[in-house]
Amino acid sequence: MAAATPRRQPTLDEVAERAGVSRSAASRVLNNAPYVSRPTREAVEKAIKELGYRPNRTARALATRQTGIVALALSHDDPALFADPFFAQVIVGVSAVLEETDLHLLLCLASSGRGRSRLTNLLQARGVDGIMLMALHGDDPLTGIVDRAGLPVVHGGRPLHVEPQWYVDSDNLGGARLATEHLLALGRTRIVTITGQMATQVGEARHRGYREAMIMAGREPYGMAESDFTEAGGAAAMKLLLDRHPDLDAVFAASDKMAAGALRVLSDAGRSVPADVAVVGFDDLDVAAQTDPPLTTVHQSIQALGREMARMLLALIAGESPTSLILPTGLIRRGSA
Amino acid sequence: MAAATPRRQPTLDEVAERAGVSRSAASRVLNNAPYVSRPTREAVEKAIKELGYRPNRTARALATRQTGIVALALSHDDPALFADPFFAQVIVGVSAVLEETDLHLLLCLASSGRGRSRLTNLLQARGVDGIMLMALHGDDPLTGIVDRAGLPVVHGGRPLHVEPQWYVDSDNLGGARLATEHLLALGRTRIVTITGQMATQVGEARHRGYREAMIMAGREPYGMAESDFTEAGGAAAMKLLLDRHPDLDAVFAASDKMAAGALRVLSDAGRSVPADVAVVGFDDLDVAAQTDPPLTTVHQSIQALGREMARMLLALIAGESPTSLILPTGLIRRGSA
DNA sequence: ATGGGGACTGGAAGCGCTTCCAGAAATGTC
DNA sequence: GACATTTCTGGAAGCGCTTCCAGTCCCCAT
Repeated sequence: MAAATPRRQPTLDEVAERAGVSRSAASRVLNNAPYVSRPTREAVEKAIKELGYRPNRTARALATRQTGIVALALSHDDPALFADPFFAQVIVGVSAVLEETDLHLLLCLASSGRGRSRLTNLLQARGVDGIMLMALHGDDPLTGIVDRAGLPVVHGGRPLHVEPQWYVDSDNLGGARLATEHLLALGRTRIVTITGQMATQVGEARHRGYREAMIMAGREPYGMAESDFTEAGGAAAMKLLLDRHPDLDAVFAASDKMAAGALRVLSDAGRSVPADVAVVGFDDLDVAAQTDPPLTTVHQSIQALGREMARMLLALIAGESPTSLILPTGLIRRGSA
Repeated sequence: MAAATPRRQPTLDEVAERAGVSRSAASRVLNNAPYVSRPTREAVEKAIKELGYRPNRTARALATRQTGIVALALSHDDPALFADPFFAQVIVGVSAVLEETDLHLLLCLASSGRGRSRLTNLLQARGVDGIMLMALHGDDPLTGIVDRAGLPVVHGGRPLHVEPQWYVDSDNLGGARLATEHLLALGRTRIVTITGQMATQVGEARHRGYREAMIMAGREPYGMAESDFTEAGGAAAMKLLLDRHPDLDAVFAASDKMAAGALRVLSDAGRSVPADVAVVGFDDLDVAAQTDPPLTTVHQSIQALGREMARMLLALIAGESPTSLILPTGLIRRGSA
C-alpha cells in the first residue's frame, strides 16, 4: 500500500529475547498457561509493553487450527432485498453475542452462484470455525453445501422439508394460531388469511397455524390467498379475497407488510377496520405501529433469533451439544383487531 | 464439535506425494506459477481431484502475509440504529465488488468501547488486509484507531474537521445546493431548512449547501432548525419553524425522514404542499415515493458508495494510489416541489 | 543424606503453505 | 559438438505461533 508501514510488527521471538526467556515461556504467559514463574511473567509482560507486541492472529490460527472467525451466510432470491431490516436485526443480535467473545463475524451474501461457490470454498478451506445460515427458501442449495462442510452449523429458521440438527426458529405456527384464535375470540367467523410464499417454511407454518386454529374451533378455513410477504402483494391478495368473499369479517395476514397493503385496500373499499373487518398481522415491524389503525400483530424478536443462533454456534464450537430452539411469539394488541 | 469431521482435510504434502512430485511443484500448479511442465501440472491436478484437496486458507495467509479478508467497520451512537437501511445498502455495494474477488468481508459493529477495542486488536493482530470505515460522528475515536493501524483504510464519508487521505463521499454540499436552487427557481423566497445534527459532516455539508445557494441567489438564509435526521425530529423542527416563520413558503429538509415528518406537520397545520409550501428532501429513500404528496428529493446512491469504497480498498491493497471520490447527487422531481 | 514429587524451563517439532535458490534437464545457437 | 540460455525441479528455509517433552531445579518428608 502507499501508506508505508514504518516497520514490521514485533514477533514473539523478539519479545522472548528481550525478556531473556524462551519463546515457549513467552507463549505461556501470553495464553496465561500454568507453570510460569512470577519473574518470567513480569519480564515478558514488560517486553510486550515496551515492544508494543501483538500476537499475530494468522499464526495463532495456524497453530491452534482455530480461526477465531464465524460466518453468517444469508441467502435471498434477490440480493438487493438484503436491505430488508430483517437481516440487519439478525446481524445486530449475532454481533451482540460475539462482542462478548473474541470471535469476529464474516458476512456472506450468498444468493448468486458465485456467492455460493465462494462460501463453499471458504468452508472447505477452513476459513471459519463455524457458520450460521439463514436460507429463506425451501430448497436453497446452501443448506446442502453447508451441512457437508464438516463444521459446526446453526440454521436460522428451518428449511421446508428437513429438520436440521441445530436450528433456532420463531414459533411461526404458534403465533399464527394465536392470531387466529384472537380473531375467533372476537366473535369473527368469516376469517380469511393472506399467506406468504407457501414454498417457504415460514409461509407454510403461518398458514398451518391459521388452519389449525380454525379447525380446532370447529370451523372450516374460510378463504386464503397466497402472496409474497410484500405490501403490494398483500394489497393484491386483499382485493382478490374481497372479491371472492365479500362478506369476510376478519383477515390474518402472515406479515405486517401484507397487512399494511390489506389495510389500504380495505379502506379504499369502504370497509372500516376493525368494525367491519378485523385485521391481524405478523412480525411486529415498525410499520405495524404506524398503520391506520395501528396493527394488532404477532411479535417475534429477530434480534433474539440472531443472539440464540450465535450462542448455539459458540456452544457447538466449544464441543457442547446444545439443543435446537423455538422462540416464542406473542400477540400485540393494537387497534386493528 | 459434536458432528465429527470424518477425517482431516488432505494437505499439499499428500497431494505432492500422490502426484509423485515435490511440494514446491504442487504449490506452483496451485498458484499457477510459471515453470511447470505439462506432465507435472496434470499429475498434480489429478491428485487434487482425487483427494478432494482444498488449500488451507490460514496456512496460505501465514505464508503470504495476506489474510484475504477486509473489514467493514460501522459506528453509530446507538448500536440498534444499525438497522437503518443505510448500512444495509453500503454492505450490498461492498459485497457486490468483493464477490468478484476472493476477498471476504468481516463486519465490525464498533459502537461500544468493547467493539472498538476488538477492532483495534483485529487490526494490530493483522487479522485483515484492509478496512473500510463508516464513522458517522465527527469526533469518532474509530477514525484515529484505524488511521494508526498501518493498514489500507478507506473512509465512507468524511469526518467533520479532517480530510482523510482516502475516502468516498456523496456530494452532500452539491445536492443541498441543487435542492435549494430548485426551490428558488420555483420562485420561492422564504425558504427554511431543517438540518441534521450539525456535529456531523453530513449535517454540516447539507446545511452549508442551503446557505450557499441562498447567498448566491442574493438572499439571506431565511430560517433553520437543527434536528436529527429522524421523522419525529423533522416534525418537531417543522413546528418550530412554522411558529417562528409563519409565512415560510418552502422547506429544504436534509433527509427524507425529516421531510416526511415535516409534511405531516404541514398538513396538520392546513398548509397545502406544494401550493402553499414546497418541500424538498434528501436521500431518496423508499419513503420518499410514498409520502403524500410524493417527495421531491435529492438522490444519492448508497450502494454506489459501498461499491466505490470496496474498489478503492482493493486498489490500495494492490499497491496502487487511487484518488478519493465524491459521488454526484441529483434532484428527483416528484410532487412536493 | 536421600529420594520423590511438584514447579518451571527451553528445545524442538509441528501447523500447512509459499518462495528462494542451486542445480538438473531441455532447448537453442553457431 | 560445444556452449549459452531457458525451463523445470526439489530441498530447505521461512511465515509466527502453540505444545509436547525431556529435563532442571527446589522443597519437603523420610
